[in-house]
Amino acid sequence: MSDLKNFKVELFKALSHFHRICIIDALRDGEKSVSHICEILDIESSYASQQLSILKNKNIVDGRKDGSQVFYSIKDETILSLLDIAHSIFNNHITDLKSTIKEVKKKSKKEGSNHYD
Amino acid sequence: MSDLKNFKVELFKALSHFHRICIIDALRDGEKSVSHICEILDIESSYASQQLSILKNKNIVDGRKDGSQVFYSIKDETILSLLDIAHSIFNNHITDLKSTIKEVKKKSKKEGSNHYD
DNA sequence: TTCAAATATCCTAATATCATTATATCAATT
DNA sequence: AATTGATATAATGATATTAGGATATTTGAA
Repeated sequence: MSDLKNFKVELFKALSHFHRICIIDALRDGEKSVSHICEILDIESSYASQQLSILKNKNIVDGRKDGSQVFYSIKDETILSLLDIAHSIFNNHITDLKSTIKEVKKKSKKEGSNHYD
Repeated sequence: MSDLKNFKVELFKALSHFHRICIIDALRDGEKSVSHICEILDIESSYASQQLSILKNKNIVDGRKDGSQVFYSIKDETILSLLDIAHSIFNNHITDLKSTIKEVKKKSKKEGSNHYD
């Protein structure tokens, strides 16, 4: 069914935002209050609330109210492995790039001197 | 550094689109031509080209030209595990939902009949 | 060389998202 | 009950994305 695909769309959409990724990373080592998150990311609280509510609607984080503060935490830790795999894909690209550069250098050496020398 | 985070943003953005996910899934069992992809997904070729070029720019797929046709394939299979993990997160949500329903039913039984009976 | 098929690019209106500002709610304190 | 601090919501203009149509390019066949 396409319910699953639409779920994936919404999930990846939630993750395709700089500050939302920052928030998730900030919550890796446990729950944090909104104001603490604001402090770490250097953003306004209204803006943080907005992004947190998006993450909450997608079931990525959970909010625990304590007095006037709200402490957010990762709801399903599996989300973190998405970020980790994205990291390893990034590394793959870097090594691909490096080996491409090596190839080019090798080739230019073989072909002798050129206008870059 | 935030290069990594921006990479993640772009990667997830590429994945947060229904037809792009369909394309990736369609390529799981090997390369396919643009027209074949169009046939499977029931979309216009210009639209398919557009989405394929987005996936190509993000290094998710690769295009091999053969005559007048272009065969696309998954470039880094690690991408597939992102979709697979998203699938398992979906399953987690489903089971969470089911157990919540169970809880509610249990509770309402305990509390006796109500206006829903 | 002309034609048709396959793919890509360009352009555009509709829609969605982003990030800021203003305002509202809620809880603790005086 | 008035004030303050913490968080949430609403409203907004700026910007980005979407999906479709029109057009261009490339290739193989006639």
